Parts: sequence; structure tokens; C-alpha cells
Amino acid sequence: MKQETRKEEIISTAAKLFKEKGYSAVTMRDLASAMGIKAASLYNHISSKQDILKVIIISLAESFTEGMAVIQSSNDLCLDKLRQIVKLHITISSQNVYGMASLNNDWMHLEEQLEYYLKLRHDYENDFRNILKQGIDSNEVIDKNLDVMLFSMLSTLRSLYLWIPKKEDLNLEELAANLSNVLINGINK
Amino acid sequence: MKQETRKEEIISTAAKLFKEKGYSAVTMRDLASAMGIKAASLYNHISSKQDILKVIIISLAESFTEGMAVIQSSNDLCLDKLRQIVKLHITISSQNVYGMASLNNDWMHLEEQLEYYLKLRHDYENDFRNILKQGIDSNEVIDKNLDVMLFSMLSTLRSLYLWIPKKEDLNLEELAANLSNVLINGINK
DNA sequence: AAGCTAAACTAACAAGCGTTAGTTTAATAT
DNA sequence: ATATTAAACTAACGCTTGTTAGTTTAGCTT
Repeated sequence: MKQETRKEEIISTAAKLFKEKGYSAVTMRDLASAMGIKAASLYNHISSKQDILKVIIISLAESFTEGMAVIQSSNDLCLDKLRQIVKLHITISSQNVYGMASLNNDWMHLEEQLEYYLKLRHDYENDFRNILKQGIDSNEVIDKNLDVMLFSMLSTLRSLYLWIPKKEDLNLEELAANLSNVLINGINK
Repeated sequence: MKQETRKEEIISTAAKLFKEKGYSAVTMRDLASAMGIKAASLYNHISSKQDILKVIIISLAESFTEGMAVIQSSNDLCLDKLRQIVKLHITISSQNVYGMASLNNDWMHLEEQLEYYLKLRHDYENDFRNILKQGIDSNEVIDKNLDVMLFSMLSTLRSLYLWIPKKEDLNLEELAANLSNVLINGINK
């Protein structure tokens, strides 16, 4: 358990390939080749292809769950909580752009952990919705189209992994401020 | 060329499976089984698996290109053009929820048509950006964060295929109005 | 120098892949 | 009745898949 370096290297290389072609289209030989070794050698470090996907997705999903728990338990205004959610997505997405692709596109290929993942996602969306609901109750947020608002914000935040790597010299603090502003106040002058 | 019915049936069944598991994870035997026939029988109607993907994606991409051309050539205010773009995405997405999944997630598996697809997508995004830019020039739209605005709107619109089928009794006109309002005016009270 | 260990290797497997060739079936048109 | 045709079938192909077993290599520890 001392040297997890090689295993982590395999997992992050896999995440990179999964982002480009998707889990199913990446073969163990592709992954081995990207690592400069033979396919069989991978199994000195990981137990199966499925295991790689599990590690990538579940660790990310749990990061979101933990982040949401912190935000939820604060006493901040709802609009501030929403800003913190934006920040959470930007932070996690920028730290693991490749893994986020698997989280978004390959979760259905989870086997043992599929149900667990779905529960985490469901709970996360529910917490998000409740924050918006409280914003409506406290007169911070417009009292119409709750589902449309939630869908719109979540869709944008879930696509950050595609967008962040395309921008060079990206200041994450600035992005968080700008994106929060666009999501909360719109684009109308 | 008279009876395209069976071929179209195969293609829409394939699109449904592609949405659930992705192009690479769906086998011709899966598709045949969903049609109630044997895999070899599919080849009486289609020439290859790749050909199915091509038909699904390119026809949708061209629909967006055509829709954008109409919007662009009008003399409407930029905010009205944006509302028409929202309508365009809702219309196409609701008519072909399954195909939209392939367009969004499996375009990288196109072979001969990959370059063509990328050009259509690039041009579409460019037209979208120019409409926003004109909105800034005409003082309809805030003059900051053009890229963030474009990213946010496009991300939401591209996710409609996931969201529309989850809502029952969905009035598309109403959705277009509500979504336009959220995207343009935000959620702030 | 000898032993240990991490991490690579070769070789092979059973199963599944997309696809082709040739044949049968059942309905329609002559 | 006969010929045609659309659409299914069986059987097989060459290749690729994830994975296992057993072996070799090279660097550290004693």
C-alpha cells in the first residue's frame, strides 16, 4: 500500500482515454500501449477494467456529496449557497477533467456500484433542488420554473469538464464569479 | 427506395440502444435482438454499424445547421434570435430524443463523416457566438463574459434530450418560454 | 553474494465482435 | 400456377476482447 503511484498513473491514463473514446471503446491493450507496457502487465496493479471505472467515478461522486454536505449545513443566503455550488463544480472539474467525462458519460457501465452511484446522484440533485426551493421561500429567487432552473444550472455545471480545458490562462476564481453571475442574473442588460 | 420503413425502424431502435449504452457498447446482436431478428438479417437493410451512426448524427447536425441559417438571416432583435435558438433545440430534441444522445456522446466514433460533423458544429457555435456579439453591440446583452454566456446556454440546450423525456405532460411552447426566460433573465428576483 | 520484490514479459484462453455467403420463407405481381 | 422480391435464416470467417498463468528482469535489502 506504499507505492500506489503506478496504480494511480494507470487510472489517470485510463481516465484520459475514457474521455476521448468512452469506456467501452477503450481496450486494455489501448491502455497498456498508452502506458508503454503490455496489457497483461496492467493486472499487476489493477484487478479489472471495471475496477478502474469504479475508482474514477465513485471517488468523484463522493467528492460532490461531501461538498454539498458542507454547503447545505451553512447558514448562508441561498444565493450564496448557489455560488458555492458553482465553485464546487469548478474546483472538482478543474482538478479532474478526465474523470468528469467518465462520471458524466460512462456511469451506466458501472456494475456493482451502479445503484450506489445513482443514489448519490439522486440525493445530490435533491439537495440542489431544496436550496433553490428555500431561495424561493425567502424571496431571493423567482417563484416559477423550479425544475427548469435546476435543469439549466446543473446542465451547465456538468459540462464544465468540456469547457475548462479549452480555455488557457483560466482564472478559476474569476470564472466562478462570472459563471455565478450569468447563472443567477442571466445575460440581459 | 420505396420501402425505407424497415431501415428507419432499425435506425430508431439503434438510436434508442445507443442512448442507453453508447455506440461502442451496443452490438449488432443486441440490435438484432431488440428487433426480434438475427444479426445477419440487419444487413439486408443497412450496410454497416457505422452507417447507422452516420445517418443518426449527420441528419440531426444538418437540421441544426438549417435552423440556424433561418434564424441568422432574419432581421429580429438578438434576444429574439436567442429565443428562436432555444425553440430550435427544443423542437429537434423533443422529436428525436434518442438520436440527440448519439449526437452529443458518440460523434467521436464517426469515421468518414467526422471532419464534416466537426465543421458543422464549429460553424454552428460560431453563428451562435456572433448573435450574442451583435446583442452586445446593440446593447441588448451584457458586455462581459461572452464565452461564459455562450458556454452556459449551449450546455443547457445540449442537455435537453436528457431532460425532456423525464417530464410528462410537457408543453413545448411553455418550456421554450420558460427556458428562454431563465437563460436570458436568470433566476434572481 | 543472495534473496526479495515490484513490475515487466510471453503465451494462451474462451467468448464475443462485425460482417459475408449462401439459403429458405412467405407474400405479392404476373 | 409461376416468377419475383423483401426479409428472414444458418453457418461461418478472421479478428479482438478481457483476463489468467507462469516466467523473466532489474533494483533494493540484508
